[in-house]
Amino acid sequence: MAKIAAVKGTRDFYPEQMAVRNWIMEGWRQAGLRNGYVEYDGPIFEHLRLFTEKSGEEIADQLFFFTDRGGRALALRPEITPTLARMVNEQINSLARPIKWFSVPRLFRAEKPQRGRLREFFQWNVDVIGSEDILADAECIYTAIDYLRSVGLSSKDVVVKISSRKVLAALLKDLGFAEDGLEEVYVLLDKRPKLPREAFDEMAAEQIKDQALRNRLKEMLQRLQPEASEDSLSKLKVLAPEAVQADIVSFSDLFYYLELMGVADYCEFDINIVRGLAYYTGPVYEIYDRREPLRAVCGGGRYDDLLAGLGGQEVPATGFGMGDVVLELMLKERGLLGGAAQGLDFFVIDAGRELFSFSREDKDRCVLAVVSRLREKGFSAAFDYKRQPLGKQLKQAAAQKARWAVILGDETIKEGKVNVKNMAQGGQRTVGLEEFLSRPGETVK
RNA sequence: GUGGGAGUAGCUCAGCAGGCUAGAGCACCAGGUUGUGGUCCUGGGGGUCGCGGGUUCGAGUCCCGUCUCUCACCCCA
Repeated sequence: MAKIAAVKGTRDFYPEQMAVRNWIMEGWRQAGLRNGYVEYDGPIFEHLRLFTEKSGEEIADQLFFFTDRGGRALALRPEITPTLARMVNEQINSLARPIKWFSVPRLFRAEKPQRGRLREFFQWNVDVIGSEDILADAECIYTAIDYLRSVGLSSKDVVVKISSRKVLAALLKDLGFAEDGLEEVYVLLDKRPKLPREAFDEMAAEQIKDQALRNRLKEMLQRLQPEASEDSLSKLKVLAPEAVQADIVSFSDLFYYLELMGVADYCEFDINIVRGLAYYTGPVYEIYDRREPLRAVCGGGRYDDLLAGLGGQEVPATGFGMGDVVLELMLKERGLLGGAAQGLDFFVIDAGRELFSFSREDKDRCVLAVVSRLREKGFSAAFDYKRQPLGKQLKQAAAQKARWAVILGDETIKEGKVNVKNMAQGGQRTVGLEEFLSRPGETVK
């Protein structure tokens, strides 16, 4: 029988990778909780309809679906927002608002895997449902930054590029675009940053037949280019016609709130941010690695119509998703995965090679007794199964990444003392066994 | 889904123009130095050279297919 390989686009989490994954997800959870969100989760598969409803049938070939024995069309979840909407719709009248929920779902997409993009991954989802106040958008953005900052990514490493579907729609309509033609323009604008100028011009010419209209669009985009101005937001205010001003006031409040929260240096207005998804209705944003401007680690925005679209009441909502794959790449490149290291607190060694038992009178001074008492106190502790020289046992301790080696030797029996060795620095001190065991954490401080 | 590149031990790779039982370093395992490791010494296990087919007296080495990874498209909820 030949070996069977892991499925394309999936990952095996060996202990080392598992430690990284746990560390990332624990950071997400803590950031969610300290920003006042509570955790939820749903089933890992849903009715296929739940996903095709809002995104169209063609999305089916981007996800894994199957038919169960009852003939139901089901799909592995490619995102959790529809599940969230379904769950909230179910209990909307009994949930206190604002509903601030987060989740760390395992998601599946049948896309071609490439760097930073797999078929199975995790995504931190943070949403505020039931508030139309732009404060909710500000708090979501703050929460994302709060996490990134907590793992050592500064405003020099990442940038939150923010725009607004509402403002953009108003601007485009003012230029002369028809309401029902906006979707196509969004798609065009979404591709713009990735295309060379000529390619974009060509595509624009294809989609927007009216040359005058096309020129007005290009001129507007030119003037609002983030590179063209230090403060494109104030430029937007000056440039925007009367009809758009009301939307702009609310939009600039978003930046004001973010400034009050102390994260203004992470945030920029960027007219190029549109997001592919059709359901966004207000502010939209993406967080980018400043070193690799084509790589987004996080994306989100306001989606006020989605819950009603899935059969619920009209309830405003906003939120974002942050994937683990790109995030991990970014952290790894910057050497910021150090926090994920795992290891033992204590490795207990018997230098006398007795290991399992002293004489009956001394049995509470043997390795097994000491290890057990450390574990009872909540410390992680291990020992060598084999009777081998002290040097080998220390090697074991190092291999298991122990912070401290506790060495039991002749003094342990004679005088009730142990040697506690700092594995990182190499230093060692002798302390009373009972004193050590009564407060292991204090003793080694 | 479309195109380019890659695929030799767990990892990083070497393998000359096709020629004997396929190598190195690290890692792993065992033993040694009979009380101090991560930075000593000795030995060992482990590869149907991604997989399948073809050319050839003979293929890790050439050709075709396929799978996986990777880069660029498509898409990105």
